[in-house]
Amino acid sequence: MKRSEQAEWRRERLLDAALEVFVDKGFDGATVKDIATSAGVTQGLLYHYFPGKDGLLETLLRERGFLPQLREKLAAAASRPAATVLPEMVRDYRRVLVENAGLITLFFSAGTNRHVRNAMLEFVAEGQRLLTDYLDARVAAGELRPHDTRLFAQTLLAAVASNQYMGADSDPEQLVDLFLNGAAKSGHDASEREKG
Amino acid sequence: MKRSEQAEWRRERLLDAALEVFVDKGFDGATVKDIATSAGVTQGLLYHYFPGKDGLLETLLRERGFLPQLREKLAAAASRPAATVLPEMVRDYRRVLVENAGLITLFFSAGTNRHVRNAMLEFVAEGQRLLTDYLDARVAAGELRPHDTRLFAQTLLAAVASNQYMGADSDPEQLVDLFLNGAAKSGHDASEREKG
Amino acid sequence: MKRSEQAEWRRERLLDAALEVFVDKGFDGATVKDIATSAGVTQGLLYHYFPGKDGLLETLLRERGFLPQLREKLAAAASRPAATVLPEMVRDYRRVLVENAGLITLFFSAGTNRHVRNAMLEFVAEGQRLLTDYLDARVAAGELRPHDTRLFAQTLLAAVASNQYMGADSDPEQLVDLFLNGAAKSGHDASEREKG
Amino acid sequence: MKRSEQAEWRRERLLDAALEVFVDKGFDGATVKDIATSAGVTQGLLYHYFPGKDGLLETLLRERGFLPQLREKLAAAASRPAATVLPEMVRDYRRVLVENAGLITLFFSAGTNRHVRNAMLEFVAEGQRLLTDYLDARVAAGELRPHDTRLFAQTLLAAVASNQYMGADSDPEQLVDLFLNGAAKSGHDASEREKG
DNA sequence: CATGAATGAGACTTCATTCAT
DNA sequence: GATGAATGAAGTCTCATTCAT
Repeated sequence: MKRSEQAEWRRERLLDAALEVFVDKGFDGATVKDIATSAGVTQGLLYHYFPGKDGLLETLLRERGFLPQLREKLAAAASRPAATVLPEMVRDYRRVLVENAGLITLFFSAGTNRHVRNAMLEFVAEGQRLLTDYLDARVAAGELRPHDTRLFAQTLLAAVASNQYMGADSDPEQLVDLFLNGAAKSGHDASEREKG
Repeated sequence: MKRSEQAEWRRERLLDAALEVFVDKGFDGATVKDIATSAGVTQGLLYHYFPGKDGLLETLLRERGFLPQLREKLAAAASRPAATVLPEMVRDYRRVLVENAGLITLFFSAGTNRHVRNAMLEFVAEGQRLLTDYLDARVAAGELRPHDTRLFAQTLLAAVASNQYMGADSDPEQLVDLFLNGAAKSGHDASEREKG
Repeated sequence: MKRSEQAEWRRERLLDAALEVFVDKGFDGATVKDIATSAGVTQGLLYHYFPGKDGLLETLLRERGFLPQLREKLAAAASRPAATVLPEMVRDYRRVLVENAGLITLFFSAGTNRHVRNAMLEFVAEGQRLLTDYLDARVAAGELRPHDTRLFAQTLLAAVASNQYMGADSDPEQLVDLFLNGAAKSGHDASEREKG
Repeated sequence: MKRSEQAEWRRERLLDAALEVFVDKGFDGATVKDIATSAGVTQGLLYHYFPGKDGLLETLLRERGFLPQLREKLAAAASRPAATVLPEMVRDYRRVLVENAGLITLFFSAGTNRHVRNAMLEFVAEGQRLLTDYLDARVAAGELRPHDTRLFAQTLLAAVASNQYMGADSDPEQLVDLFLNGAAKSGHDASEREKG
């Protein structure tokens, strides 16, 4: 019993170590030895748990994927106003990003890998889909004006990701304000703006 | 004369091939042999022109960098209105992205490499700086309301890049409209905006 | 009782599996895991029954050897005529070959192994010795003309083995006829032979 | 020039070494390191000349194959009598066997390998075909009585190979005599033989 | 008896780089 | 300039065997 517990523990340690090393050196730059050593096991044992380096990556994506987490976080109430919900969403999205910073980085470092690329696109698409649905609901509810909600969603999420990736720690409220109200000096009429 | 011309030509071919192969297989995945073969020369000759694989990458970044190109494109007249200038900027930025798609992709594949990372950050920062400066000027000119221009710039550029990366081909006008006027059905002059 | 029976059964299953896998993949190509899995047990258990991979091979040779079988089959009555006895012998030899096809094949796949090589040579030598003795007796009895009986024996057995290995299913009678009467159209009694 | 000569020489040395080591330890038992070391080169260089261990084996079979040699040797004049031609053939066949003893042994040691197996079967089939054709011609010429020439051919060649493999150094004349005239006490009638 | 986790040595292969020609 | 032979260090993966439970 204790034996199998240790086995499970080691498996998890191996996944931890793999993520860490992959992030640190990139997928190609990481060596199996690095990972095994970092997990405190012998190289051979790694192959007892995983089919190999590629398999390790796939397992990482499968078992440590954050799509469920993302889905849960973004499952917002469609009936609540955007001005309230959107900042929450941004915070949640960013939190998922932060909590899985390693995986995100891995996405870029292993961009050549088919599995990784697919997982990455799937993640992005899911985020966009959820957000677009919400925006459509808010347009229908009359809170938002009709607009390209897909573009809005993609842009907002890209903004969050970019912020996060660049290390900028901007305020969600401000970001959402920009998206909802724009930068133009409103209140006055359009003609004035054009004059600049 | 002809000799040195051929030499120059080969050097360029080698850089072309390197970029192509790096993009295709990622930096680590690419082999020197791949590059040399792809350029139609032997491995050994590559070392006459470049110090090695890493050197090839650095040279690529140095000689094929697109910062000057970006600077030129984005050097907009600060006195012209944002509604006119911004779509142009978006188009220009996107064009630089498209024209250097290979390098951009390379950025991600070689994200572990210090040189590459620096070049990438420099590129992004430059874009943001130029755009922020312009926005500040427009705020000063009274066209735009006071706001976090840095956030605006970063967000807009991230949106363009993300669009480009995702293969979405959205309309610059619409994008800029979103940024300037927001998605909210503002109470006062909502009707006016709706018309636009 | 039941316990030891199951143990015995497993041991035999292990030997079966070992032979099967050795034949299929060659001695070196076979893995202990292959064998254990094929026998439906775990790797570790295999080492309870056998000292290891080599030991498994030796045991196979020792316990599954077919020398006794061969001896019994070929123990022909020296007083009966060659024309009758030889086809029987050929049939018996071939039968032993067929019944132990796995081991025979193993001989070749593990030809580098000293134990295997010895067992193989012993087998061949035994066949030759028995047959040679019989032939000598028939020469002494006046049925056969004086000749190199060792050569005859070796050749006949090689023929049978070769036939078997090549998948040719030739008639023992014909084979023996060739060995006894030759292919030449002998001057004197050619007509008689033609009839046979 | 001298450089490329050395290259060619090394390639041949590598093939020599490969054959030697394969024969000595069997295909699976041989290591690339063994071969390279035995050829006096580094492991890496081996991969400059050959695609790998398997490729080395295939090349060995292709470039060191003895089918042409066999064909030439056995291309006997169909019009000459069997009593003269057959011993020559036996000698030639044996000579090919001796000259390629390494390859023959390799055939058995690598019996699991598809290429090897095919080459082996092709070799045997070729020998049989050539000999069978000759025998048919002699039957047509009236020298030999009608008989299963394929069986004769297969048996004779198997005998030679077996002799060679067992290290027996029998006299070709005697062997052929056995095949042509049989072991039975000829001259007398068949009935006597039956009595034994 | 039985399991399967764990080890460690070694196998095959790749590749950036150097260098004699 | 140009070639490609040559090297040596690593890297991924396999496997027979041991051992705690």
